[in-house]
Amino acid sequence: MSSAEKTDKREHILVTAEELFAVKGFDGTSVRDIANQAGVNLAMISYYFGSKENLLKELIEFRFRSSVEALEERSNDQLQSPWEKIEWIIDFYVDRIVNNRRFHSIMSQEYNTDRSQDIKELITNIKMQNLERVKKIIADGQQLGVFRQIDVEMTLATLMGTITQVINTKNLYCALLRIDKTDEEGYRSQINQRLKIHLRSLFHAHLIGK
Amino acid sequence: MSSAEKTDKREHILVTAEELFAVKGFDGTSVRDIANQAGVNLAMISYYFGSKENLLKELIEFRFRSSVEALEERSNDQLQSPWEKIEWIIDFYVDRIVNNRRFHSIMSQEYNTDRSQDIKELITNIKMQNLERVKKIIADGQQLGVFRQIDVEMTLATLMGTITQVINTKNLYCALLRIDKTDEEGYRSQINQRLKIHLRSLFHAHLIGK
DNA sequence: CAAAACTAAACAAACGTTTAAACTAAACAA
DNA sequence: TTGTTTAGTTTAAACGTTTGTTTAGTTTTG
Repeated sequence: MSSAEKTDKREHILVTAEELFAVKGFDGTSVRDIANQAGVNLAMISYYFGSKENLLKELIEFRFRSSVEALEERSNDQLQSPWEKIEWIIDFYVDRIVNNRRFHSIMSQEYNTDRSQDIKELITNIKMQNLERVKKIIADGQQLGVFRQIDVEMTLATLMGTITQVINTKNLYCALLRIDKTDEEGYRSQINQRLKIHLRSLFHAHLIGK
Repeated sequence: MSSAEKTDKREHILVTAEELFAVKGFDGTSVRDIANQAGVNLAMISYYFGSKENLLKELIEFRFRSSVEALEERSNDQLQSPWEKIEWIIDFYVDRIVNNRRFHSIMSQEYNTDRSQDIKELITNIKMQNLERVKKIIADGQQLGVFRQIDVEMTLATLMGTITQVINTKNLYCALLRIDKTDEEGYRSQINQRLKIHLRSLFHAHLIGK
């Protein structure tokens, strides 16, 4: 078996586990569930990942890695105004969370759980980086006199919380917005667009005013 | 044993289970965990609640019942302006979610899980009621010409999402706002105040403008 | 042929739940 | 005041499953 196919098999198990964790939770998903859904032998999960908990760790590292790659791909040249930077941040987070909504649901579930300290620290570091990035943009805008004085920490909670809320209550918003539950792609694009329009308008009023 | 003491014991088990579910999740908490933490015999949980899943259902009904009572206690006379009603709504949801943050964490975790259909419908109904209440207030304000045209569904996601975000990433916000993690009461009051101030300012800019 | 990949079967531990017996306290009759 | 009855609690032990993981052996691959 080639190296590429081996990696594919690992990734296939990771993605399958991700789907199940998102719907049933980590503790609600058995190793046998994952093996059956992925169509691999039960023992292969221990063979590849050592343990169920280590599978979760590798999933987190896998998604964080591709998330950093996505960040590096996007051009974010420093030639924009503070408001353009906020628009860029909104688009970036909406795209990232909506496109990785299964993984994001897992993170929402697992962050409060006292599973392992290093997983928690990993997530905290990412969140802190997010905060510092937004904090700097808002501080710059305030120094230039284009942004008002606002509560930066709570504003970040609004940004992340609004997106997370829509993602984590999918059933509700499918009913509200009259989207077919089974139409994953339609849901994704509709949610994506409405979130961006709403957040831009909200943050413009909040930061700049009329 | 008196009827009051019997109720106390049931409630004691419910509240203990609530704490554990919030931290470890429903599937991450064993019936033995609950029995040990509550200081009761293992079999008492089956004796009182029949099953673990039924314990969760009774917990949900218990909290929803006291939540409805809290709503009825608050005077909400119809003599206010649309903006005063929004301020009332903000205060109400912040108080309710912050005061019942453990239960709210459980609801966040369990809503996505495909555990039982009637639990999901119960929560969906509550959320729909919330939405309709806010929708009506905003529609009234728009008809009076004091509120702008905004995306009502997304605005509700912002209200609930902001509060939920702060509650569900407690560790992060304790670090950010320099609150002692073990000081539950201090955390609660600080979060409560900052959320209200932020949301009032945010929604004022969003709905009314400068 | 040696290393890697894969499998069916088995492992001990933990799980939710049930059992049958013991205990408690109030109700009743003598 | 007695002893007995009754229904509601409480208990330790056991039930049959399911859990995550390992074993020992087979197949596949370079």
